[in-house]
Amino acid sequence: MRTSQFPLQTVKETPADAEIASHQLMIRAGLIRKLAAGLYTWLPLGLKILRKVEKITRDEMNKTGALEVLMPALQPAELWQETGRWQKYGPELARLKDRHERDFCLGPTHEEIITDLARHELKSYKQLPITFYQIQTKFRDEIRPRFGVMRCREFIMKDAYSFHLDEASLQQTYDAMYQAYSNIFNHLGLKFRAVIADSGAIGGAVSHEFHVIADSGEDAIAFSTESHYAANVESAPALNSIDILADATETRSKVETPTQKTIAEITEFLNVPAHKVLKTLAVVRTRKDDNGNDVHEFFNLFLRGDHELNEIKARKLIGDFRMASDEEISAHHGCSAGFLGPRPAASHVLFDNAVKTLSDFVCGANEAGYHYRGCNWLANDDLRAIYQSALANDAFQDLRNVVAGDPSPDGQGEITLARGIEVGHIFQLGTKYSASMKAGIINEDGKHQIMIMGCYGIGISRVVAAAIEQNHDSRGIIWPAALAPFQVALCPMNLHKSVRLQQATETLYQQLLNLGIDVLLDDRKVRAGFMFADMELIGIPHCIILSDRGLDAGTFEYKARTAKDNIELPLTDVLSFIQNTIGKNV
RNA sequence: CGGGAUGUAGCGCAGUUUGGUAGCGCGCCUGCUUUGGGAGCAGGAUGUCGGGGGUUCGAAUCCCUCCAUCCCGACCA
Repeated sequence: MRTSQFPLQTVKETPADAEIASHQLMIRAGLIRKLAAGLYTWLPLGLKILRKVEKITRDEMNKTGALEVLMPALQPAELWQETGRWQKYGPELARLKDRHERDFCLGPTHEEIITDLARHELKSYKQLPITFYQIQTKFRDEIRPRFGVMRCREFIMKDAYSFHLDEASLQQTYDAMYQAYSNIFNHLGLKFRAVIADSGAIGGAVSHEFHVIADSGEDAIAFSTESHYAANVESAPALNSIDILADATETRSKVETPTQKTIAEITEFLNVPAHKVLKTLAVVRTRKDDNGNDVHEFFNLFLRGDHELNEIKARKLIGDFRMASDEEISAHHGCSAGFLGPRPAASHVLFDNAVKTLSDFVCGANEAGYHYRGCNWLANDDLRAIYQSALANDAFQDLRNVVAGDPSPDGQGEITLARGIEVGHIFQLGTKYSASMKAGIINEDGKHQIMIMGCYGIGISRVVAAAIEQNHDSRGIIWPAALAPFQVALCPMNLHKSVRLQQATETLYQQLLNLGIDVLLDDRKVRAGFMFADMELIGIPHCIILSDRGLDAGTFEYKARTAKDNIELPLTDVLSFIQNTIGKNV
């Protein structure tokens, strides 16, 4: 392709409404243009990349034996009413009426449609298991579309749905999809993690999210340095590396802390590390009594000063709660929030497991302006009572977010934290949709049986943005080989001035094409710097520079997108060099 | 939906406080010079100042109203 026939719609200035790197670069490199909030047109260059993601995805899906279908984006309300999601989905579901005033929606996902298809087309257990997939446009009327195609209202998704007779078959397909997804992201050349989406505390639903690792990711992920273990920070169980209670080396003393209320202030004022401070959080649970009146119950949650409360974990233990207000704390505890500490005979208390092994610690004195330091659970009668009561009442629980350095929950390695962008999700649905829509088959015993389902999604357009988020620098995008819109940029210097250079360029261009290499010849009459800047912005992995000077010397120049400097090589080696270089990177 | 902000040329912005002929940079077009990291000079084109209503001799500027966009939060994943 020539730039004279494939215009690069690059812009130098960063659009004002683009906040993150991928959004800015997709606009600047001329991949997309905004039509309205959360709606984007894919320009030729961007579409080329999108199609590559689609192709790799499609190839891997086909390899699993999944069958491609194409379902309507416009869907009748009746099916959504059958599963109850017409009511449940909320305003994110883009609803509309046709000319006959019948209700429709623009599909944000296709469980209802595929289940409807399956109940009509699948009759016998002999047809199972079977997996259908499609690559298609989805609609979600996001409250706040942002970050370009990362979170927009119309986007391309690959969604697959599998149907089974039993759990074992579902698990088999689920595992195959897990592998296919891993293959896809490996082929795309992206660093990713399969993250356990639900720890299974509720039981039942098994689910993994696939995250592309990027600092700007919306989700915090905890993963093991040694194994494949990865989980959302919120759902990762926190294990503690210290498992024995160290002997006391200090004796308890009451110290004045007139204005020091936060952990940061205490650690600085008393010169103790945060992991030697006991943090007390006062929360309120509100319940209705028999007469329907609100009853407020106060709980104290104790964590190590350097740990954060995980509200999801705490809610699983005590139900819904909120942080107590300053007034409530003063009224109920007799001192303000910054000076709370453990007290004897208190009920409604929970301790994080890490607190069990705290020694020589600092805690609030339950008295304004005072803390204790040198506390040890077994060295003082009151603390020992609290401790033993907590042990007896099972009050030591996992209440905190995991932190880097914690032992990995699977026993292998340590926890490392990273941020990720969710680009895929695989899920064992069970009979949620097939039951409500009565999608069944006749089994081997001649009996009617509801099918078991799985569903598997990849945000195709989001993958493009995520790839850029993960791979860019100050000059532009750095495409992994598999995603690059062109493999090689051919940049002749002052092409219009030299017939000899024109001939050499044309020859090389044809030779590269003949080798099946997707090459972009920059035949624009622009200055060198302009050309280089464009090629770097759009992120072409390999750049060949031809010049009269080089022809005289019998050389060409090569620059990898990732390299800092050009290298000069004999012109006679150009084809073999490119073949070898590209071969290595594919 | 709550809080905050913005809307002026294709893009990025000034001008609005204090009403008085519509501006700058980039981009675009023409010509000359230049030509290895987003060139220089000269010339040129481009605007319902988001829409509607009002105040005024006169509105980008003041008032009312609607719309759109963005940020933070809540929501969703």
